Amino acid sequence: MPRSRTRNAPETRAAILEAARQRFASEGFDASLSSIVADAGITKGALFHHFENKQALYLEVWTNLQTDMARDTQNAALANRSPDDPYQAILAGCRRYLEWTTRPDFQRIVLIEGRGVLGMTEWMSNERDVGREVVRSAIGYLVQRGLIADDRASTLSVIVQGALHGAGLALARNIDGVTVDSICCALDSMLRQMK
Amino acid sequence: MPRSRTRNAPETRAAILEAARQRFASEGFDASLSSIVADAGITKGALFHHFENKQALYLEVWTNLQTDMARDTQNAALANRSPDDPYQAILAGCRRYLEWTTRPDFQRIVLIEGRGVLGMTEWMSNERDVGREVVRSAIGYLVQRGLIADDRASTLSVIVQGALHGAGLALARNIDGVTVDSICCALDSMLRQMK
DNA sequence: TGTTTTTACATACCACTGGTATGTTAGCTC
DNA sequence: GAGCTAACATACCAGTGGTATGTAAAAACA
Repeated sequence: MPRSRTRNAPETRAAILEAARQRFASEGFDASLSSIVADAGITKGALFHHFENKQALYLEVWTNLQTDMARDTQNAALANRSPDDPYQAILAGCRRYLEWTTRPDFQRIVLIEGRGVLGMTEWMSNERDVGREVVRSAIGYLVQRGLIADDRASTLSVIVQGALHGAGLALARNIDGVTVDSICCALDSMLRQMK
Repeated sequence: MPRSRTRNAPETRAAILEAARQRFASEGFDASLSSIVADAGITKGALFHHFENKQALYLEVWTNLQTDMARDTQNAALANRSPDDPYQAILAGCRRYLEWTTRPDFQRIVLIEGRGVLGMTEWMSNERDVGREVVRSAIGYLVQRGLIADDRASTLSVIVQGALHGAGLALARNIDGVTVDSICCALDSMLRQMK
């Protein structure tokens, strides 16, 4: 009985986003809008009033997860700054990121499906890749300290981001011999060697 | 006029796969089966006779691309073996892989969408990740030479694969400062430092 | 305060999709 | 040449994302 809900746009929006996140996490993008609006206790009219289409809804769920992860990761890094070891903060951020990769919703929506759902054009044109920005700023921090050459920052960023991504997926898959510690250990020596 | 085509199962199958690869490459998984069967000059009856469902068709297209890439990459590595530098073969393979990432069909089907389309369960349970096997065997080659510790091989493999993946995507996106040479240069020092 | 406009939904409906059930015919077997 | 099966074609269906329209409440305005 959707009409029993008092009219409250932000609340409705939040309910839709929450229901969508759960459905997308468990069933992927194939989750039907009917099931989402049912979970949220509203109708398709409300959904299409707040979101242009299914992809726009997915985009917002995806963006929220990315943003939350980025903020949390950056906080972890900032909280672990050490005056005599600039790498320590970054490694703390990496570890925190790996914790995020254990979340089922983050796994499926961000690591697995997001890229494909978002579509080529949007994904390639827009700079929505929050994860890359975080890594890039971390590398920038090392450049600032004179530990990495400025003109190599971009290349090293995409490599580090890719490595973290792959490591997260491997953790999700429980691949033999791959643990949070073994990854952090490898990243440690990898980062310290970069110039 | 589909009936004009002489009955030939393997040929029909190949025609479907080819049409599917092109459609999936340009429109993604959303490409309709109607358009695919039209391109292939047959009907949906034939398609569902040869493939269980749309995902199975996509899986085969995806697998073929992965297999072709793996074979080509490994050949490039084997052709560049050097008795006094074991890294040279691997780096040649990396460079060849990066060439594959410039192919639009490989980009979209393997790098962007494949993971999401294939679905969590199939992707996590099955060892269909051909790319990882290739990287793993390359790392195994270094282990054999005593250049990398055996118990670190798995972790380093997923990191290297992730790095290559991220690098390929960055190339596809034309990110400033990222070139094939800059990546190979970074991978060179990265691999040589691994122990 | 009364009127108008806009916001925030609900309802009814549609084109199209993947998938299925059911033909139909060519080729092989014996 | 009868029977069987592989290799398709055809007709159809439930469900989907999306749209057009209706409607009531709140906000803006007079």
